[in-house]
Amino acid sequence: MALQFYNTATRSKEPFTLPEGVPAVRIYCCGPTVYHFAHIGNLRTYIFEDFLRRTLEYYGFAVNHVVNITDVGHLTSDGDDGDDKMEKGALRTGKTVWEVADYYTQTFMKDWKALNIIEPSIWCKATDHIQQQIQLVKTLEEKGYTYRTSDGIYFDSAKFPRYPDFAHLDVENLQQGSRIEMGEKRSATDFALWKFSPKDQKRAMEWDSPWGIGFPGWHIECSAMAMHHLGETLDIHCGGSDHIRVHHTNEIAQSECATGKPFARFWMHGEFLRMGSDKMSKSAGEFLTVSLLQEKGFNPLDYRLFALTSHYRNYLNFTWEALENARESLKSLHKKTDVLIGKADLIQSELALRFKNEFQEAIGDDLNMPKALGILNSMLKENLEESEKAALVLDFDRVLGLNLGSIREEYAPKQENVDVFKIDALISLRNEARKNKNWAESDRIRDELKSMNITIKDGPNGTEWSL
RNA sequence: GGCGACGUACCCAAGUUGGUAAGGGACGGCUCUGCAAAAGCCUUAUUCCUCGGUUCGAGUCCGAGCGUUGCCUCCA
Repeated sequence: MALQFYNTATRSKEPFTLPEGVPAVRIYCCGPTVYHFAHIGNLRTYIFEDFLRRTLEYYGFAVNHVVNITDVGHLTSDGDDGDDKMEKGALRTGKTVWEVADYYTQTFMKDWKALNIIEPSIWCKATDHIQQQIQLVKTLEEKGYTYRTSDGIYFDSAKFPRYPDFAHLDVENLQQGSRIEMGEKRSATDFALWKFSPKDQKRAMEWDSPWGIGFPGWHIECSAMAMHHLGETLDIHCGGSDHIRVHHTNEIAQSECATGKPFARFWMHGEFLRMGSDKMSKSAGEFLTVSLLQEKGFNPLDYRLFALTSHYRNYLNFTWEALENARESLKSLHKKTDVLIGKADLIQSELALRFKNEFQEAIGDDLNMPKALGILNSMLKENLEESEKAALVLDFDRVLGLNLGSIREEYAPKQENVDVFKIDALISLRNEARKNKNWAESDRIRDELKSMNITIKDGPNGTEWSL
């Protein structure tokens, strides 16, 4: 029952343990840049990190989980010609950059809640840690890892020979095919630690520093905040797979040069959600958000279950059909578990303990959630005492986070102009016809309701309708 | 150009050190119902992109090919 995770640093699965004397797992997860809504692809990564956290807790570890909110507008390129994402967001919405950051931070946290992602121990904002970032750059400068150009202070990657190792970079060929603008950089892999504000204009966000007025570079915030809140070495550092080559490589370089210690023991990366050929993903402003799914009648947890059906290191293809699958799947899961609510008791039979054990092994094997789901389903089919089933459902749901311990919340598609009065009238007309065995009339009324998108079902307690 | 990932039934997807294809959804069938819907039950791949090789035995290892796709620029 050894807990093991795939470590990007070694490209292999390794047993996870905590070093002597460390009371809680120190996890840092790269969070969002709050200049726009998070789309469900972004959210997939946070769901993966949530499984990770819950799995660690299931295994009895205390967890110190830090997630950053990037509210500094970094430029979109290394030169001076890129746009600032935050300022772009401000322009788009007609708000100040601070309002933009605040607004999208709030909606982001709402999404977390809707997806039943456990809040991190600490949310940290980049703008609240400018001094720590400046301090880190100063340390790097003192140790001789930096150089100055006309537009900023840069990290000299040539001084860190291990630079290419983490991402298996082929630095020679990187330059050949890159689209990186060199500017005054000495090497394509050098990166800005501190950027100067343009002399002729005032930026919406800028700070004083030993090098003049400006703003922090792209990567420094994560190193500064992670070390500020968790210490110089982390146990696990997570992010999306796109971070491996640039962001995390640079974080390692600057952090390890500053401290002389390993920055993180484990690196874990979530793979992307794909949108297939669906156009809506790419076209600006049309990407899929949690609230859009809700408008279409999905419970956010339907999406959580969808994310649960594939392994975090594999691509997941998003299609509406697949989401509907997940919704049906969650519904039928609830059918089986809702009747168990309140019946939980001890897990003690040999069979029940075996299920618990299998479940624990699945999640502990690099978060094999699809397998864990399969175990839940098999368990529900098995001939077990209801009290044990109920207990196992609650136990598993500590990790799955599907709220199987409470009744499912339905999300009806948004539909204006539903005339409840008329529907009720039609239904009683139909029931009158049925009483008289006038089947033709009752079927006609049902068709009429159907044309209004109303589905009815005749149950023992009368007729129910739904959209 | 460099570095990767993936290709398992209609759809999503698991498959640990090679041993004879989890699970979910849809479909279909049955039960129930005036008929539907709902509910319950059952069923669904001699086969894992192709071709070779290793092996008593390969989805699982090796080689080649085909296809899809990501990163290398802010990006989860």
